[in-house]
Parts: sequence; C-alpha cells; structure tokens
Amino acid sequence: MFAASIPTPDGVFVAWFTHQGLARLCFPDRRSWLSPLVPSSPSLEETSRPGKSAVAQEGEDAIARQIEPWLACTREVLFAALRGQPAGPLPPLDLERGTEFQRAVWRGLLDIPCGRTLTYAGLATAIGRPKATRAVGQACGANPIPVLIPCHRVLAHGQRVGGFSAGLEWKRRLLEREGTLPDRP
DNA sequence: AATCGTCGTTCTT
DNA sequence: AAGAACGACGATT
Repeated sequence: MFAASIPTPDGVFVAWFTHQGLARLCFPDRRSWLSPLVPSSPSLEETSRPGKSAVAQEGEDAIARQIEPWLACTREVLFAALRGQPAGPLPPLDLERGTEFQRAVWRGLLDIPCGRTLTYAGLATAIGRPKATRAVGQACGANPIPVLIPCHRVLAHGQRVGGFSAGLEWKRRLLEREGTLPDRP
C-alpha cells in the first residue's frame, strides 16, 4: 500500500493505493486513520519496513510510477467534489476488501449523481434488496472511499440527514455544497 | 418515546 | 460452526 497526502482547502486528505487502484481515502485530522505514518509532503510514500531487498525496492518503485496518474486523477476529482461540483472520471478503485453485498451498495452509490440524493430505503431497492435498508446503512458506513464514492448523498427517510462515520459535520458540509442539504430538520 | 421487523457483518462461544 | 449482538433504517404503537 502506498499513501499519498493530498492537501486541500479542507485539510490534508490521505489516499491509499494498491496495485489495483485507489483503495482508501481518509478525511483530514482523523489520527487513527493516518497510521502508521503521516506524510508531510504531497509525494508518494510507501508503508513497508525499511529493511527490504533491492528487488522489492524496485517493485515498489514500479508501483509508485504506476500510481502517479491515479494520484493526479484523485486530486482532481477530490477538489471538484469538495467544491460540490460533479467529478470527472474516477481513478481505478480497489474494492477487493469489501463483501459482495458491500460492493453492490458502493456501486449503487456511484450511480447517484452530484446534486441528487437517495434514501437508504431507496438505495436498498435500487440494488434489489428492498428490505435490507439497515444493512445498506451499515455498508455505507464501511465505504472505504468517502466523498468520491458519495455515501453522503444517502439520507434517512423524511428530510432527515441520517448518520456519517466521519462525523455529521462533514456530511452536512458536502451536502450543502451540492445544494442538497435538507433545510427543515 | 419505545418497540419491532429486517438483514448483513462482527463479535462470542 | 452457530448464535447473539449490533447498526449511518423505517414503520407501527
């Protein structure tokens, strides 16, 4: 896994890449998410231990080179998303870690366009599991790439905002910038 | 405000 | 391996 810090007007995000693609995006100032190192520069840094063989080093350099365009792409879409603007094409995503059900939910999230919202029940129906609304909420909470996989666009029934793993402040902020924050709670 | 239905995941035996 | 517990929910009482 390679970590890259991405400074933004909202703080320094950290993106984690595997050979498959972007695997995880961390909000700023969540110390527990920044393990084990907190890159200070916007460059790529790898996370494995220092005592590695030359071939291993070479392999990691190769991965780092491969990742560079993905990182550039990630920066772009993240900046757009933070302005509440529709994001362009995403970098390749590595969702290997998810369950089949979770991946279905995350794919469903990717279909919610900027400026639109869906209800947990609506998303459950959209993925063909109309009774699994609560499980859908769980899967949203497990979203490894928030903001880009827009779990913030899922609201509870009846103008209620619902929850957000990274804190409701973030959810409200993102929704407000997209002009979809419910006004009368 | 309290309870119940529902269901995937995680935590316990 | 099996069962209980636990949610970013929703509907009912």
